[in-house]
Amino acid sequence: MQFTLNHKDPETKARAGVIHTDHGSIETPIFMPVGTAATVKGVHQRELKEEINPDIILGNTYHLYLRPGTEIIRKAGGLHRFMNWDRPILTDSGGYQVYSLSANRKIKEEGVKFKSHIDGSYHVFTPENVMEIQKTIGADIIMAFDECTPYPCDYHYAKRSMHMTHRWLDRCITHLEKCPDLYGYSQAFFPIVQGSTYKDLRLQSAEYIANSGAVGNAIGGLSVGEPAEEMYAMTEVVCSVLPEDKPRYLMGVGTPINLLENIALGIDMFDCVMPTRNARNGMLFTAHGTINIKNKKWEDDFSPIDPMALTFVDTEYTKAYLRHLFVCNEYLGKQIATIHNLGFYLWLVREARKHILAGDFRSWKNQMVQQMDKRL
RNA sequence: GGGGAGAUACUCAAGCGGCCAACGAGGGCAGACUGUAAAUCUGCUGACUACGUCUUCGCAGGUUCGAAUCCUGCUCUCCCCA
Repeated sequence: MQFTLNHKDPETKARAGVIHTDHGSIETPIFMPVGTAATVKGVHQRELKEEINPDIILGNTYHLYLRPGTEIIRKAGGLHRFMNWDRPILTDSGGYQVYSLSANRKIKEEGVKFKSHIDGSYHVFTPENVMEIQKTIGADIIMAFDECTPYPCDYHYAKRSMHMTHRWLDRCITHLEKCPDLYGYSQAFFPIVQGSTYKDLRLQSAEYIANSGAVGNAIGGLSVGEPAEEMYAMTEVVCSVLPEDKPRYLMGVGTPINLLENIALGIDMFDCVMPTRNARNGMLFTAHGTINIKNKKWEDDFSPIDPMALTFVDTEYTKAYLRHLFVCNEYLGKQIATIHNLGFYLWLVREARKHILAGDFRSWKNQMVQQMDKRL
């Protein structure tokens, strides 16, 4: 993997670049749709490639390890072949599940013991086996095994956890030397900055991560319930330390406004379930704010879903029709909303890139933030 | 014609003397969702001049301090027999 920085915005810390991988290049800033279980929920590959057209998508180690299991993915020839996606894939390590499955896991220095949410069976994730699992899954970018701390998180816990994440990082790196790329293309590794909402910890963690010499770096442990201002403050601190010539990935973020604000702080990569999950729950993102398509006010609104026509669904269907599909709980409604939202998110980051390259990113961003901060 | 069962809020459906404006489910309305245990979850859903008041449980009477719940009559629905 290689990163080329094309342009730095003189007014903000925004950057435009290109990440080169063996499965193709990724123009940054980028939003990566989440495809946890080897599928971007509700979206066919044809629509994903031709309409939404992201340069890269995500998969999840924990979920794929449980089902279908690494052996099946290995037999398929890796995740790309298994799901028929020939562009880059990034897998999350299961670090987020350490946080989200808190009721079903136990953290120790050695690793994390999980109770499967599917059949109650016990599984242990260690920095070492998570590297092996991710190598077998076959993503182009694999993530360090970390602990994503909750919010709020007391200082001492955050500090202890951060140090453990650092030790886990060392173990990941050491073990990776024994894990060859399995499928003939290279698999890059990103470490993750932790430190909760404490500036000194974030600074310390960012330095540790920067010193690991990885080809790209991630920021974790944010967007877990803290106010947006705190998130931005942490991003700013961390970006001041992380190397400029490496891509920066802010994990799990976020709302369209979060994306723009963090791009302005120097983030290059994002992922979030929000456009997909919220789509299935009836929330549409637009350049003028969010829409709850289930609301009665759309009952007889026969205007197109989105006049911006970023994907075919935007003009193919009306708001009243989409509302009808949601009210009837028809599958198609969720699919349409998902395509729309992902189309919008990808448009947003491409547009951001365009404006960074054109030199008017800051004013464009400020205007977008203002007009998106609304409920329609 | 004879016998039996039943009528409860938008729908289905509990309740069978006071704790009932009335369980529950659906529907409706609104909200949440940030490295996906999420096609999930939460709240409200008789009417108001709303921390209180008023009108409801087929209709009309009655018993009782008090009835959706007991009694009488009526109307309607369903089932069985002729």
